Amino acid sequence: MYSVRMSTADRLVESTRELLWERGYVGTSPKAILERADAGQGSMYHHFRGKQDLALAAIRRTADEMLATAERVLGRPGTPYERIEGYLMRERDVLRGCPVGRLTMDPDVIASDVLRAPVDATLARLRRRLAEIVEEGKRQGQFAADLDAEEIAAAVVATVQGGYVLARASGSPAAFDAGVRGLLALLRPA
Amino acid sequence: MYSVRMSTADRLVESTRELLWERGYVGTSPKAILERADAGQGSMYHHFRGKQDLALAAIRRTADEMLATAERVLGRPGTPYERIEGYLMRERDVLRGCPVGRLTMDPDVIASDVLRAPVDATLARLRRRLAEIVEEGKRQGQFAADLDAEEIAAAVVATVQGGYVLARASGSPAAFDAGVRGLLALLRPA
DNA sequence: GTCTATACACGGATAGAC
DNA sequence: GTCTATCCGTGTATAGAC
Repeated sequence: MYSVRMSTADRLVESTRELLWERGYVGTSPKAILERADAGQGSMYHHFRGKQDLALAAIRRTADEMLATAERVLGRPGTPYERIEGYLMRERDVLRGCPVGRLTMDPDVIASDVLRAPVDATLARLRRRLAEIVEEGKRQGQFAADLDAEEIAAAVVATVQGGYVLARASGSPAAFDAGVRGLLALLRPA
Repeated sequence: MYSVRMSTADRLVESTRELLWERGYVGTSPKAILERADAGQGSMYHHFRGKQDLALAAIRRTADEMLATAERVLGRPGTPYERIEGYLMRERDVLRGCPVGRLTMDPDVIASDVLRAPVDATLARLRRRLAEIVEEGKRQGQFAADLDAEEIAAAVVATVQGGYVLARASGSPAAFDAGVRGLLALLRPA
């Protein structure tokens, strides 16, 4: 299922990451994780204290990866508008949704400060990074000086997260693309 | 728990609506529904064919209510911008999220055409209604003529749905408000 | 480190009495 | 229409052998 060279602990984390993405925390059982990782009960409780502990490791890895992916686009050369456009239009597996954002709809994640923390930190950093770029655009005169950078950044991230909702509701990525194009049309410098 | 005059079937639907909102479909068990409705197993399987059938009734009722609530704001007098602003700024229980949108993150809802249908229809109608209003704004010259009304409508709905994600991640409604204000700043007529 | 065995409550549904 | 009894599989975890 995974590379032969991958340790049991890594296979456990990887299958947990996949299942959290597909089914969320409440929808994911240790049993399903073990089957996918091709591991036994004993391995899981040896390497991790239980479902929550394993989920935490999985969420952290996913969160790190998401920020790295965003930075690869946002850190490219180009005008601020172009970099935000690049972020919004980058290829995504839209119907799968955001592996981090989807966790906010999970009651057990939201109820646990420990599980919620990496989710919060990730979205906060993403917003901060986008706000920096908006600030840069304001200084360069590409964006109107009276825009609030943090607010624009929040709108950008919200459009992406909400775009997933619309796409999954309709079973098609088209709605995601529509929302993104709508926001970009409003943001586009004259 | 509910009005004494409410029938058992109605109490079942109401408690299912609450639980779907709080915990989603996979996170909601018949047992929890029955406890909250103060009903027995027999009542539930007498009035409904099972969990999915009951959930469908609950989702339909929630969907209808959501469209009615939106229309109460969108149908008010005022300029198109003011009506959209009214929709975005209306009072919401932000941290609870959208009772319809949250279902798109539920694997069993998305996997079932029957359960997904009312979710899809509701968000599609909301978008359509907003697009009408944007069209009106374009005709009146309040919005730029080159904006695509459907795209702007998608961006508006996505900002709301994504705003819930940001708010729930951070445990505070502030992020929702920020996203909404950001979008309104971009949309505001000169 | 990994396995098997065991535990016990819960999930979702059916059967039949009242 | 509602209640209780019963069913079987699953969810999450522990115990102890190897």
